[in-house]
Amino acid sequence: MELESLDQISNSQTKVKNIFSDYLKEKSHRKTPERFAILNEIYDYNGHFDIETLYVNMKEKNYRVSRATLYNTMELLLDCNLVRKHQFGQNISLFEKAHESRQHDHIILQDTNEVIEFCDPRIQNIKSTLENVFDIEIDSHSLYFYGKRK
Amino acid sequence: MELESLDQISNSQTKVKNIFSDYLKEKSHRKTPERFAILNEIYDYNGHFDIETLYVNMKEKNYRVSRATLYNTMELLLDCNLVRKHQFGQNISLFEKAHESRQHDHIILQDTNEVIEFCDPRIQNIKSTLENVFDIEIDSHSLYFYGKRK
DNA sequence: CTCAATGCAAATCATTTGCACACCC
DNA sequence: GGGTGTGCAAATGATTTGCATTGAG
Repeated sequence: MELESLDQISNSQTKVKNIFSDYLKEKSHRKTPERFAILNEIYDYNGHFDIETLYVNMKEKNYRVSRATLYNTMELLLDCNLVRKHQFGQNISLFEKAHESRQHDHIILQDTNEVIEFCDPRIQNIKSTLENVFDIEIDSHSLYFYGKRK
Repeated sequence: MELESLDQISNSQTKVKNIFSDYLKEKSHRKTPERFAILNEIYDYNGHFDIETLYVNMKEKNYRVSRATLYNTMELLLDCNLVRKHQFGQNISLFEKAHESRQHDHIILQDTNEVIEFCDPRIQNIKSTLENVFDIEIDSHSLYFYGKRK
């Protein structure tokens, strides 16, 4: 905790914690220990995860939260953009931490279920065009390509 | 059935029916009346629909098919590209007929739930780039923009 | 005739909900 | 203290599954 080498990590975790804290205050939601424990667990985890994985991981660390609380808290974290949610197929909701990670989209290789992340600036161009053509304001998108290795 | 003015419609329906018929033969699946009744109902319908709507619509026309059969048949129609499936949120699967309709993507206006369809060739460009960069073959994509009227 | 397809009802499974209790503000 | 947040268990609702029956090939 007090080591120099951990500074970056702790700083990042602290920053994220503050964002959540500010968000909760602004929305007049309570700052419960469960909510921050969940945030920590998510930011310690790399890659995509589902609710069940999060539930099991926390239980193994002897921090018990109910699934109901997990679902509730994910809503809050999505709302303040600390987490992104992906719909990989019918009943597969996966999440990932979102703070300061580059905006990216996904390619799903269906034979292996491998997921590739990519960034393409042309998507922003399409977005701008649509906003002008239809006179609307776009605040998010979801883009998936499905394919396979050659 | 025999009227000149219906030629276009009947031709289109016939063509679609043949595609499905050929597909079923190739895959050694049986040509049941239920399957063609479902295909007809879908191609008579304009816009997006869910399984329940399809079920109710057919029941009202006194053609009873079980939900199980609807789900099974949708799989076949998806497989032979006569139908497209959209995942508008967690538990909202919507379908639409696909034959000879232009490939398009969707903008969802979240205040009104209005859906705008659009085509943008740049998506094909992105697709090509990804295929080259990652040495993969992409066979489909799903793209949604979420926003609101200004 | 035979086996795939159908209908029905029960099973599944992620997510939501109702309610009693706990604890943040 | 009061009311939001939590945990638990039951409810929900779309989809799937098991099984007896039907009918396409």
